[in-house]
Amino acid sequence: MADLRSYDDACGAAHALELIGERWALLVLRELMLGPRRFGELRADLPGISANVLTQRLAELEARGLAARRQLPPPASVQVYEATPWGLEAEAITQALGRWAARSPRHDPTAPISPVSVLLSFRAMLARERVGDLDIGVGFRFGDYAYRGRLNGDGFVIERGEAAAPDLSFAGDARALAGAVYGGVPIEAQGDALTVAGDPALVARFLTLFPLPPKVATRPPC
Amino acid sequence: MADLRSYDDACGAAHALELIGERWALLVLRELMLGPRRFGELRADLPGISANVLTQRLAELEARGLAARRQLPPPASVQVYEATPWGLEAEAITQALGRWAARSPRHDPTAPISPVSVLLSFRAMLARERVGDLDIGVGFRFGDYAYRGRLNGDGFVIERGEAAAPDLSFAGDARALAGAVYGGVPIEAQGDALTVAGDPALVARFLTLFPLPPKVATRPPC
DNA sequence: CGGCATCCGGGAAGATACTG
DNA sequence: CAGTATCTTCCCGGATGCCG
Repeated sequence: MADLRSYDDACGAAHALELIGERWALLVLRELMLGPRRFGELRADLPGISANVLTQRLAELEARGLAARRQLPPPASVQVYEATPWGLEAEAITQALGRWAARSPRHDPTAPISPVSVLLSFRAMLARERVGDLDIGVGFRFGDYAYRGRLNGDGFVIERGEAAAPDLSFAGDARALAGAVYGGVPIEAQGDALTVAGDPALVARFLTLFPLPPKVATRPPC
Repeated sequence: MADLRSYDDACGAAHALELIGERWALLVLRELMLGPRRFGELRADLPGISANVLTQRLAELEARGLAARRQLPPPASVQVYEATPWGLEAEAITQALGRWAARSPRHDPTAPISPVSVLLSFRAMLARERVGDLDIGVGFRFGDYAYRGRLNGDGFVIERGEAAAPDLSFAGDARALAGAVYGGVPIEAQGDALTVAGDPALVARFLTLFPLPPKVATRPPC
């Protein structure tokens, strides 16, 4: 195992692709970026991956030192997968990919999206110059998943867990949140897919902090 | 064509992988980052790619708006492939990949490396804080390829062509240059694989501008 | 030779069913 | 729930051949 189908190229990018270039590999790692996950959770948040491919990718990530399998202590006693510190550093890669792809004319922002993806996208797209001296706690709830974030001029730190007394909080499904932040869909139009708590002016401000870059010209006139 | 095997995921990283996630795709694009190239040149600098795969990748890059095929004007009249402006923006991705992979314990820096890879690696690994108020012109020659670079606190701009009156110039093969910069191999030890012209103190300074990050711990004690 | 189509073998990915 | 087994499909990679 850990075949490492080689490019025989000393270029760092080539080696990175040997490590995480297989189909699904980077998306699996992405799902581990905000804390340990179970096999079934990963499968549910990676629509279209099959169980055997997920098994294989997890084994490869583990063999390469990017993820680890861990047994939660009793009484939970379930097995979870978590990213190693080096695996977490790959967030710089998903950010570069995401920022670049945001300019694609063929990007479909209405497709399904996982909670982790939305939250990571906030970190990737945050326009620090728009934050000013804002410094707020934000809570997120997607079904059984709760996350809390601290947003200020240093960035947007997000971790698993309930927010204590957030200035702002979102609950609902990840797709609706993405629609509100990136698609300009008014929150009132989302019905019960997305509910928000907090000062309305702060909500409106929050929604402006993650601007998308302009799309590339679709095609030069032939 | 342009199948775009979909991940059905609105995450930008997933869409990026749909565009450039196929095997070899990003490495082909990398080879176009410093100017147009011919089919045979690409094939020579991507050891291990087969002609039909290269043909297919180029067609996909073109269909997706990342590269274009162009006929050079007479008397050359040869066909070249060049990256589009959006394709060039993918350099941020190769940089993120390269910087991340540089920490890999399994990275083999002695493998073959293309001229473009080495030069791009300088842009990726340049430690700006070490540049100070240095502002120099650097010439590179690898066989038939000549590049000139301008290195200062703003970065390292590199383009195709002969350097007019460089403060520093390197000639030889890309692998030897990588060994000198990243492997600490003394230039005198490289024989005729690498020749350098310029103030020796400046050469020594240049070689310190591209530090590699520390490797990750190989394996936690079990 | 440069560029591209075609054929084929091997292997990875995808779908489904099955097991502890 | 967490995988494993099996089967099919598709992509990758090598070889050959055509055509400018």
